[in-house]
Amino acid sequence: MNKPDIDAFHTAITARLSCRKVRYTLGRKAVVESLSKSNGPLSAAELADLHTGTIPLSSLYRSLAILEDSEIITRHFGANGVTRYELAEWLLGHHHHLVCTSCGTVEDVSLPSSYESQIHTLVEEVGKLSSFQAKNHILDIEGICLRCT
Amino acid sequence: MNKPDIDAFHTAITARLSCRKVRYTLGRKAVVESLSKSNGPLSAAELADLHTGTIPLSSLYRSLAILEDSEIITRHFGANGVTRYELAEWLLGHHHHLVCTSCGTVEDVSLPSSYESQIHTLVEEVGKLSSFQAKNHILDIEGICLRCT
DNA sequence: TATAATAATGATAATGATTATCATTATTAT
DNA sequence: ATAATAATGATAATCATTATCATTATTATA
Repeated sequence: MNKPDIDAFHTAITARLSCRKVRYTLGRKAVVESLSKSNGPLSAAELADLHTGTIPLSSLYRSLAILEDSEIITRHFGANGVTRYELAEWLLGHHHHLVCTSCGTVEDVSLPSSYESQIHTLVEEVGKLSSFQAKNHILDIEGICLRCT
Repeated sequence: MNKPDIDAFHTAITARLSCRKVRYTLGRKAVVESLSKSNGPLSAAELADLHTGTIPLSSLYRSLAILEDSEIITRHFGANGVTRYELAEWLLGHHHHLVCTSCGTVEDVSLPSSYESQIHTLVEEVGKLSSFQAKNHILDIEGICLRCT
């Protein structure tokens, strides 16, 4: 995954939130920064750890709910049953996840666009075959990450 | 998805469980039957509904835990945050899920093997590129099901 | 600049899904 | 038969998440 431009994120997010009378407070900025620095989605517990003493849990959860409402972040319900949060695709780009079944960490991967278009057409076809209006796909790859090998 | 042979399941499951000194009781059989009749994974709540009065929640959850331990069923953490249970791949075969974002139901789909092998090689390649030992992949397709159109 | 209106905070309580406990009952093995 | 083992079901405990609400901060208006 290519490194994101946090300032650009802040600008875009500020714009989006101000339309909705939602304030981009320090706590919310802190959440966004943690998510943009991370190379994978983070759980509420992990975010809380990153901000111990500064963001109480209740505020953290509320910030997450509001940022999700405003479509700044999305929730990802991981292969291991942990709910994790990540920046929305319009900020981070479409990507998939490498889920380590040993340590439980989740890392983002962008597929080469040839692969991505393969998946896309495949998903379309499956939708047709099953008379299902496919809108989106979620591909998680489970395995063992480098550190756990 | 092709219809499964419940009797064959029972035989295979009986064998597997007896090795482990785990009994294949009526309650557990009932869970397996519901799962094999369903054309998609079911949540604990849905299973409880299917057996109201006959299986108390505590027993249901324990049965699910034990069947998972014995690798008869697996949990699927769906795109909508609901935990659902399904027969393990060695019984049901490898498949994917159509998740309706409108009504929340989840339906199984087996991909044509050409598609499946495309995904397989693609996943292998991505693993190599990211120095990640890919073991399994989970492809969920989100969209609108036939009944919700 | 005051002041009213609106939104955010943080402590705490409530919820809901799941897990643990434990006495009772059923099943298997000696 | 009887001892050993496992399953049941009612109940309580846990854990993540959500709701409540009084307080505080921010924005908008006079």
